[in-house]
Amino acid sequence: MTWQPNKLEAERLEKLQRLRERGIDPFPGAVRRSHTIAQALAAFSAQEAHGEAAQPIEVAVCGRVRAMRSSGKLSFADLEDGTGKVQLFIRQDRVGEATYELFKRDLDLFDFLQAEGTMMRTRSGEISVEVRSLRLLAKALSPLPVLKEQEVDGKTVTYGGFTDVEERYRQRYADLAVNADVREVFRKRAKTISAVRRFLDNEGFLEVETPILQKIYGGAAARPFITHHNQLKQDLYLRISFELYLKRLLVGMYDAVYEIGRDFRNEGVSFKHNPEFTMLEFYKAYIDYNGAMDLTERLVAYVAEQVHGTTQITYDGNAIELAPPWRRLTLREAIRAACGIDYMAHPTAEALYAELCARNIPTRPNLPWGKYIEQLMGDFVEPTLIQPTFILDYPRDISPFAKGVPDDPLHVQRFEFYIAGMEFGNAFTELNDPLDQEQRFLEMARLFREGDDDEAPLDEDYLRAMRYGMPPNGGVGIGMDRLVMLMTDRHTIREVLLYPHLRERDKE
RNA sequence: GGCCCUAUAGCUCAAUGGUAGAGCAGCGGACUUUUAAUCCGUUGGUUGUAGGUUCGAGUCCUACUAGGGUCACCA
Repeated sequence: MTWQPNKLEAERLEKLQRLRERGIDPFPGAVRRSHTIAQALAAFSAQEAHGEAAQPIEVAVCGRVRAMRSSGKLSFADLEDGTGKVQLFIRQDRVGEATYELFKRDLDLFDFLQAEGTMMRTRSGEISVEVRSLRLLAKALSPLPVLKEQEVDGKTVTYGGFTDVEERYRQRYADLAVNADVREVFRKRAKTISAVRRFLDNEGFLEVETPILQKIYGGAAARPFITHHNQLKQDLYLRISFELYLKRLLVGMYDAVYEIGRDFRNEGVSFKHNPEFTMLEFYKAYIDYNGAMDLTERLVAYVAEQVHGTTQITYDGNAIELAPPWRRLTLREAIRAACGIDYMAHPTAEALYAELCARNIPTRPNLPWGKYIEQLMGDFVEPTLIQPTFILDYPRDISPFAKGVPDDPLHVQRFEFYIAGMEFGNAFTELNDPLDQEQRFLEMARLFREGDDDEAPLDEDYLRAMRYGMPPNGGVGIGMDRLVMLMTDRHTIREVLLYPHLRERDKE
């Protein structure tokens, strides 16, 4: 797959050749940069604001050429770096004929330049660099899509652009180079994750790293990716969760731990699923799921404050208030309110299946009781939960790591929380009774066999850890990608992943 | 995996079954305060791939590939 230059690229290659013939290195090493573009603009504005005598501000700025406008012996260019954009004001009688000719003939849109000169304001008021010398820093051999902008009534209107979703994902570097709003999404992603860290650090949590390659996968129900260690002749799994490794650390006398990292699930891809995704899990000793709810709502509100400066955000046109306290209601109440079914009136899988059939709700036979309840949740309740809501007390048979609700054999102390009609996280008062945990594992194994599903491997070492004594604790898992979606008002996970998973394209 | 939609110039998009076009970008030219600069001229296409129907296919049909949507799957 060698590069076949198209016509536009061939023209740029010719320019490259001409530059070399004139002794100009199109990819020089040394660069002089005295100001970022933002600094240069700020320095000039500050001087104007103080009304100081015109002491010229000398700058050397670097960046990519985003636009070129030429009128005879005077030209303008927009130069952009990672901090902003500034206009270059290029007069032939200032830069000299040779440089001016170079600019007009052999420099292209998207080339990287170094421009030295003095800050000034043009007649039409645009802060600019009056260029004294101009130097090519890197030639762009392939043209990027041209994007033009115009200020209309204070709003920036964009013309042209780069919108093909597939190409944007496959060539994210071009997407980022062209679309400033996409760059902003990933800045907010970084802010979101660092805010999560800061919050948990301040709450006394210890950040840890646990294995991605696991001998036994667990902590969730999902098919894993399998890999192999050659030297050890051992199959290994990419983790589907870090739950069991983190809770072992509570046995080891850390009171509060968290991990932010990648999980891998060998399942379908959708607007909210990618085969690898970023998860946050945190566990704290001596709290139950009520304490976990307090932490969760404060965490999300803190993140919004840090990213947006407010807990009031807009997602998909909905105004959402993230400040605590969030609404809390039980799963049973939520379902009863949404579709009129009280699942406790149908306390077995068979009875609940019959009820769904009687109401013409499409479903499947032979699922565990809790699965039908989960289906009702997904069908009737989830889409309605726009404002942040904790849904509490889940069926025991689909929650093997959660402690039971006292005097209630069918429910466990588990919550999920929903915002904007989407699930964001899952949490429990963690089960710390090793004998009960073993029974749950065996129950799950039986249900998997009945459901003709892959059997979840039994983690004996986890049970051993628990037998040494695990403090009572609450734990929460939050999908970080979805949190970033919420913070950036993006409606597919692919918009918040730099390199989302795509099918391989035909070999060229 | 099922169903629906999409694929045309570097980019964004047009084109009743009847000669594939525009804007931007590019190339040549004019222009010393432009900012979607403007003006004149101009290059650029195996219409995703492979078949089929037809006198004639970008357009209709089939398959494939990729993407999007949706359903299924996914604690």
